[in-house]
Amino acid sequence: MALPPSGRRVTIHDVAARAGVSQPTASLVLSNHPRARVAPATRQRVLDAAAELGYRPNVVAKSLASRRSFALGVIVPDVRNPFVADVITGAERVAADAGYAVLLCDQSARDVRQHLDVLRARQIDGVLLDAVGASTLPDEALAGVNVVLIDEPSERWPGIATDAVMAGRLAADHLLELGHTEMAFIGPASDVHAFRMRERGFVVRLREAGIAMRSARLRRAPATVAGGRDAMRLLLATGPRPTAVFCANDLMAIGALKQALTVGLSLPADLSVVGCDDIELARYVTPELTTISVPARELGARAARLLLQLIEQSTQRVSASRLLPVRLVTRGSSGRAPAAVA
Amino acid sequence: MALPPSGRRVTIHDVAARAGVSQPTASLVLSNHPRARVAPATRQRVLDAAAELGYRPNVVAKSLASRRSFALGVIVPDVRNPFVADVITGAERVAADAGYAVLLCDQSARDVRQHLDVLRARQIDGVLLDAVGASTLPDEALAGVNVVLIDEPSERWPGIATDAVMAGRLAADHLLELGHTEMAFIGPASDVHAFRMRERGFVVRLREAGIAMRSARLRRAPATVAGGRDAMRLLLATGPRPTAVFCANDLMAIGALKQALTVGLSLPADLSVVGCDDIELARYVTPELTTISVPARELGARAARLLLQLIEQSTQRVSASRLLPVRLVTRGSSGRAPAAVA
DNA sequence: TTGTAAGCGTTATCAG
DNA sequence: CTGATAACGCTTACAA
Repeated sequence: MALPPSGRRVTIHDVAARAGVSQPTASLVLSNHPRARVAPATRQRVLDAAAELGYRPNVVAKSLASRRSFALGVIVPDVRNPFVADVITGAERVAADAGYAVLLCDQSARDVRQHLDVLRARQIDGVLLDAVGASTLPDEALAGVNVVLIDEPSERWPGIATDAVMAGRLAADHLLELGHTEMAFIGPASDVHAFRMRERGFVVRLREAGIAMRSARLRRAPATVAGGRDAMRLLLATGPRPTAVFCANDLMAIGALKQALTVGLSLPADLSVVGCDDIELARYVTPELTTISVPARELGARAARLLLQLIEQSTQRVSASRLLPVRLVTRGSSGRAPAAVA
Repeated sequence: MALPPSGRRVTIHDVAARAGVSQPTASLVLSNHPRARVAPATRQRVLDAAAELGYRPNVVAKSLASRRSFALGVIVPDVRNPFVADVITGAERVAADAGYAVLLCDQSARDVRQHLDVLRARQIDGVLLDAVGASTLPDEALAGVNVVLIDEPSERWPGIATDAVMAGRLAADHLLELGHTEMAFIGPASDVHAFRMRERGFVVRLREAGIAMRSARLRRAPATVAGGRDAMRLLLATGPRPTAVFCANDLMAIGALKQALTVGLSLPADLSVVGCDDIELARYVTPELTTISVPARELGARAARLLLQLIEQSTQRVSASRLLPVRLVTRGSSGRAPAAVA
């Protein structure tokens, strides 16, 4: 009873016909439903027929019927940020292993709300939000979707985050140990939680050490290399020069570092620069960048796993959302504080 | 006649009921079909009803019925490669503007064949293949899908490519002008067209200038920073040192540059290094990297536009696939050949 | 254990 | 111009 699929793609109907069973039975077998009790012989016939015909299920039809798309949305500020690319890589890997596709949603293409609307229209099973300021979104924007926030702890939504406060503290500790007292911070103006916490950890630790940071030493700029460069320029133009700068991420730190070199400072003799993230690039600038290592891929992978658990309502407890640890990586851009300050 | 959608998402049925028209009529209006002739009054009633109910079309249902997913697959070797991230950004932007979603397919998650199978199962409307060696795929792997190849000219599939041969020639010209005669090339072993052409352009131009490159000066390694570093190490360990190296991409060039510095060479006095791509990072290493600028975003954007044209069978001629131009960007990593060679 | 019947939310093809 | 009626390919009760 070989139904030669004349041009048409082979559907589950064809498989059922060839196996001599009803179409729903074929479905039961092919979607290997957990509580589907089908006779071994029947099952085998169906499987054979499917193999012989080269049957490939149609995910769209499956989605419509089951109201699940087997797809995850990943909303990020910018894929070109290496840290973000790492997060995505970790998430995609986990998603792919679980049979889920990943819809890439970059804020440079659409804003977060629009992305969410689009994803909803596609019956997306879940969404990962990475550093897009979810807390600033109106509640209804996220209503009705499974969401996991990355690096942005929240009361309403589950998430996976890194120990951002600790990142700031480690940076502060490192610079304090090197004898610095004139410190500055460069961070983005945006409302991204992790950046705020890195700043807080840094400032609080300094305060604990009896060092207050003057407001002129707290600069805001876009979280890019250009932003870091500009912020450093302003920093050097205003008042007495700091001897150490902590930046909210490595991109800004690299900008700051380059700017310092450009105006003739020598690093780390005149100025120490510490970044955060430990992107690959941090090792390729000169001097190599001292930074706080943050497990980006792991972050993405865990977030994806958590999201899948949410979606599949697995009974097993969702992994306690401890903060992922960060650690100091000492390289050439930081050193002892200069003896005398201008 | 307000049908309060009790919990259920509002469907086109609800809209039709509220507007007092049949459901297919509502569909005609809401999908603003080109050749659908609906009475203005009716149309308005439908639109009002949709607005009042907050109707959002279900893309999955639409896909099943229309056999189009309104989604594009983008298969890339690695999102973490900054050049690739740029290509993706360009493509996603175009896709989003046209109402298409982008499924990210990274080779680190699955291999190309598997990605293609998955995409087909999702009734993907088209696929962008970036530097994944499409020519090595069996024909049936790409059968039945709209495909646009990026940077890999082919007889069978349309594509957008950059002038890779010219990139190699420009690098050669630049180094020849600087008086170099002892040249080397570092490139990947993989079968990626653009890389091969860059190499060919380089080698051919040298040959035209009467300079033959000895095989020991042609090193193969993975197209990463680590690969470039390793290749440079071997290069320096074997025979007389070259005075100039052209690398198939910036990542390798940066690795090569770092390795040269590590063993105490001074750049560009002892050695000139030229990369290719002009990724942002090229400006952040020290010395800054001389490289061949390749319009990555434009490449992705054009490829996406071409793919959309293919999909929508628009009668307008597909943009003649001229090679996108590349240009030399001279920075600090290249300089005059040293007077005497070891 | 298996088959029947009824959707899932659209689009598409027709009559009226 | 509009409205039945039938797909699209699959899942999920519910019967047999």
